[in-house]
Amino acid sequence: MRVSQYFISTLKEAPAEAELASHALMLRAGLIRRLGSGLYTWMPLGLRVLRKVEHIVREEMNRSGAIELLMPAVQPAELWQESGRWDVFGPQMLKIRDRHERDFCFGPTHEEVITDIARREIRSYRQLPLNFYQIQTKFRDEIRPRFGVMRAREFVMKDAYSFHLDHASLAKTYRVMYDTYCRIFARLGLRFRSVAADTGAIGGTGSHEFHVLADSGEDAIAFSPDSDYAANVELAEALAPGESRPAPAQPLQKVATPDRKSIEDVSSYLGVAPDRIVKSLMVVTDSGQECLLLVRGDHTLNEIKAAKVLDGFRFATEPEIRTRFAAGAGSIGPVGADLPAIADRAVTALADFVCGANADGFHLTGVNFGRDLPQPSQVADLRNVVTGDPSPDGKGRLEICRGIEVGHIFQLGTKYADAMGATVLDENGQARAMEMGCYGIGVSRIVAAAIEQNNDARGIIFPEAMAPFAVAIVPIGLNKSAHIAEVAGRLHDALEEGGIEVLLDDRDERPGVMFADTELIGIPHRIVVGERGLKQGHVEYQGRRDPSAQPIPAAEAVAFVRSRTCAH
RNA sequence: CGGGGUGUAGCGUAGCCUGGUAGCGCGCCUGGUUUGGGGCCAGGAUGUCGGGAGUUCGAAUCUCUCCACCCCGACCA
Repeated sequence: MRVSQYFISTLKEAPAEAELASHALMLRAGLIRRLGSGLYTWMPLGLRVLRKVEHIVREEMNRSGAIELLMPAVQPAELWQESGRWDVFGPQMLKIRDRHERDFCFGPTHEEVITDIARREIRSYRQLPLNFYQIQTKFRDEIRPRFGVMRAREFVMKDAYSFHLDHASLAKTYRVMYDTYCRIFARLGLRFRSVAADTGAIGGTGSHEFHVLADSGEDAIAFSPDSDYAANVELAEALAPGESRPAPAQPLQKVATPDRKSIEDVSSYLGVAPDRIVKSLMVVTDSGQECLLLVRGDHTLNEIKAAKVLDGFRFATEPEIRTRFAAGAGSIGPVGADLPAIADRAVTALADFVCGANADGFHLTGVNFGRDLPQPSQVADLRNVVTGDPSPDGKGRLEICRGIEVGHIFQLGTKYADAMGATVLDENGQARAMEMGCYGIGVSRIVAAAIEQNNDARGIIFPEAMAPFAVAIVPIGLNKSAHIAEVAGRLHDALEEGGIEVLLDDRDERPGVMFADTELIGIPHRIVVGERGLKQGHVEYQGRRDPSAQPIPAAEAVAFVRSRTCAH
């Protein structure tokens, strides 16, 4: 491909809307352009990258035995009403109406459609197991789209759905999908980690997420360097402390802490470490019960865990807190409180701790369970794990890193098959609901995640497997020298004939412009053709991560590039 | 949806407080020059100052209102 025959539009400065490195670089490199909130055009160069990702996903899915199909993006409301999700899915689903006033949605996911296919088409257990997949545009009306295609409303997803007679078969396919995902992300050249996950709204039993590791990732992942334990922090269990509670050593005292409400303020004012302070959070459960949650000052509440313990909750409002305690949120505590308290495991190991005194501007010190207040009515795992916590599998201590979720696999069980009557006849001629699994990959998000993980001051550094072009040829003084034009042209043709994707920058721009563009776009290999090297019969090669260029004989350039690109 | 912020040429921005000719850099067009890291010279085009209403002799600037977008929280591939 010659630049003069193609279309690239790079930007020297990033649009102000871009916050994340990958977002800014995708805009600057001309991979995407924004149409509206969470809506992006994939420009020619970006589309090449997207197709590369799709290609690898498709190859590996096919290799795993999954079968590709394509379902409609627009789905009738009836199916969603049947599964019970028309109302449950909520405003995230874009609902639309046709000319006959019939309700539809733009599919945010396809469990309903595929289950409908399955119940119509699959009759015998002898047809199972089956795993169908598609690569398709989805729409989710995110509350807050951000970071370009990282969290867009319209995005490209690979979604697969497997059907089984029994759970053992599901578990087997689940394992195959797990391995397939590992292969996909490895082939894409990404540093990633699989983690045990919360099953969330989709429901079901087993679930793993696949995260591309990046400091800017929206998810926190807890892992043990001494084992293969890894889990989303949402899920990672905080074990009960091993040591038993020391005996009380201090008297209970009420001390003035004027205007000190946050843990930090109280800690520095009293000279007491945050891990000796108990944070009291008043909540109201979905059933209307008021309740106090106790968490150590250096810990944070895990709302997902709390929601499970309480069967749904919200934080109490300031007026509700005042009604209960005659004190504000920063000054409340469990001593003398007449509502049930649920303590985090770590709190129960504390003696002589500090907490709010239920009077504005006052805290209690030297507080002890059993002496100053009753033992907590309930003890539970309420907090997020922190670095240094013991690993739940008993091997080593946890570390925490950040990741971008690019894949998620679930064992759904018979949830949808039950709701929608998707059954097959088993060997006894009995109708049985099919077990289902579902397996998603955020194809467009992978492009952003890869860039987030691979960039430098000059721009994108695409992994070989998803680069829009493998090689850039930069001729210097193209219109001044017929020799250079000829060598560059020959090299371009030879590479192209050899099946190597090459971009020849024939714009006759100044060298700096061409260097800057090829680096911004992230093309992994570059060959410079200039008089300087040609005098010795050389061209120059530089990998995108190489600190400098190296001369290679012009005659060997094709073989050299081939050895560099095919190795990957 | 709640909280915060921004809207001026394709991109980045100054001007707004204190009302009076809309400015700069990059990009774009023309000509010249230059050719190993976004060069230089000369000339040029591009603005409903987010929309509407109001105050005023006069509004990018002040007021009201609507819209869009961005950032922080609950959602997720």
